[in-house]
Amino acid sequence: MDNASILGYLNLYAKLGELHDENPFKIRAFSSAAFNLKKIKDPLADLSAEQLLALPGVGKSVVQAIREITEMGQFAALQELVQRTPEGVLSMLKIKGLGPKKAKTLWQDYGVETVEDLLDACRENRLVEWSGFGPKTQAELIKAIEFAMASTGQVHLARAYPLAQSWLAAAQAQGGRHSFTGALARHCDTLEQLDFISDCEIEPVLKQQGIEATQEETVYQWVDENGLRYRHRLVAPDQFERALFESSSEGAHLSALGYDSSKWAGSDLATYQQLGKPFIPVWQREGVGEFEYLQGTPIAYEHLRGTLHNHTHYSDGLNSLEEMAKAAERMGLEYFGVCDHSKTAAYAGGLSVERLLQQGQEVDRWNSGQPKCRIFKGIESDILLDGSLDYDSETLAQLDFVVASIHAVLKMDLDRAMQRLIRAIENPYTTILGHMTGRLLLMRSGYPVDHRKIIDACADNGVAIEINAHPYRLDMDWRYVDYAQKKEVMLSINPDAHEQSGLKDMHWGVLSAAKGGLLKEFTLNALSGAEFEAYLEKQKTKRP
DNA sequence: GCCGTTTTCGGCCCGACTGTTTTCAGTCG
Repeated sequence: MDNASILGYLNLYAKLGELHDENPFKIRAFSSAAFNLKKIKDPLADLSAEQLLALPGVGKSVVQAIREITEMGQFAALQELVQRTPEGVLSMLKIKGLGPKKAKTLWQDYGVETVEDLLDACRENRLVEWSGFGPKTQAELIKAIEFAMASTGQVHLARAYPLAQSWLAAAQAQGGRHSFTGALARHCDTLEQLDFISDCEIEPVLKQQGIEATQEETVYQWVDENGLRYRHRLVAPDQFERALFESSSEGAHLSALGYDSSKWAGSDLATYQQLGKPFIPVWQREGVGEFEYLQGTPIAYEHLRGTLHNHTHYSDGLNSLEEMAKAAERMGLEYFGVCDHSKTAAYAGGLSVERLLQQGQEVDRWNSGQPKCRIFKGIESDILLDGSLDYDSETLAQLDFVVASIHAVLKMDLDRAMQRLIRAIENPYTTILGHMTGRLLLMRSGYPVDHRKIIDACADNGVAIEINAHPYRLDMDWRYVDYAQKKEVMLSINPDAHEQSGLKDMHWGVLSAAKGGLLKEFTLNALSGAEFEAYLEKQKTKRP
């Protein structure tokens, strides 16, 4: 079992403990143990009891709990609390803005036992009558619950993709033609189901994999052990290419192309030619203006020469600066941008000015060794409430570049969010605007922004925009990539890596960016090390 | 429950924001 799952159990225990009036110090002990263990990169499951005990915040009860979790997939004390909690109350705890205290009040004082009950109470304006709740909370809860309900049954592309690939490989192993189709083929960032198409029987593969599928005419459907829905359609061999083309494209794309089944020209390339339109790769076939995308060299993973926006154990990363830089070096990258959290981000171990300077010295030592992968000094500076950055100019001036991001107080209306962001963009030290909306796909919608106005401001101020490549973020959204590059704004595919393996998230960023039509010419981290250095030099001329 | 002495019990405790209160509790990054 991976560390994140183990910590999930410890945190759940703390939450349920609060719900059931356990000793508050015991609760804090478990949640602070979980907090401290986030920093541990070795698999907890492999550590001995002695090694675990030596870790900060870990005593014998926590060791016992970790032992039980890794050996049995649960621990008795938690199970006991879970059994005493209605299932709907457990779901309520996952709603943003609802913690154990409020959940307890709702459940025990007002008899709310399911998320549906809670939504009804909010919609019927009953929540405002209850002590401790008011109109704002009621409105926020409605939004949060509706968002959660719209997200249920969906899955992030990064989670689905490897599973889809392994199913596809199993099908391909028996011969015939098989492909992804639907939203999966279009690399959509979240999926409701995984679609496949084949030109031959797949019954033997289903048997061999022990999959029990329902069959309706030529369509097989099943749900795997992770809850992912598969839909696999069979077509005649002479229909395969056309069926693949039609099922993988959004209707809006086919309309914009002027396509109907009678226009099929034997291959997708020939069809575009016959209809007098430029060829559009399958992942862009959304019908959102892709025929007008700027032309050039479509971005590919191989084009990336560096990685910006990465964390180390100076703040909340799991690896040292050296380990991260070496990992980037092994990936064949020419440069590595270190961007730990800034001082306001106390929860993430944000860097004091002293720590930042200390990190700078470590960077200088690394760079003086003529490394294959050079480190650029950066910071992920919090954008404070008023839109200012987190350090004074003197400190910022010592850095090569600055990624400016909002991390706290995400509850803002459009005006407030825009003012805050634009002030940060206008700061002469801002190099890249980080995760523009603060969204977490399927988990949190983020604050509202007017994308085009933000892009315009970035164009006016020579600020690049991040495409945060973490599969939960993919923020800025791919739908605004083409507008940005038409405004000559550079886009940076940033992994926001918190450990070595996180650097590979750039793959997801590339898929998302390519979906939006990003060109190599407008990709900041496709610049060579020398070009990037020159870019930063030019940036520095806007500083006072 | 954990930790570290004040050295085996007694204290532990993010901080800012928000929404609800009428002086503060709950939540979150």
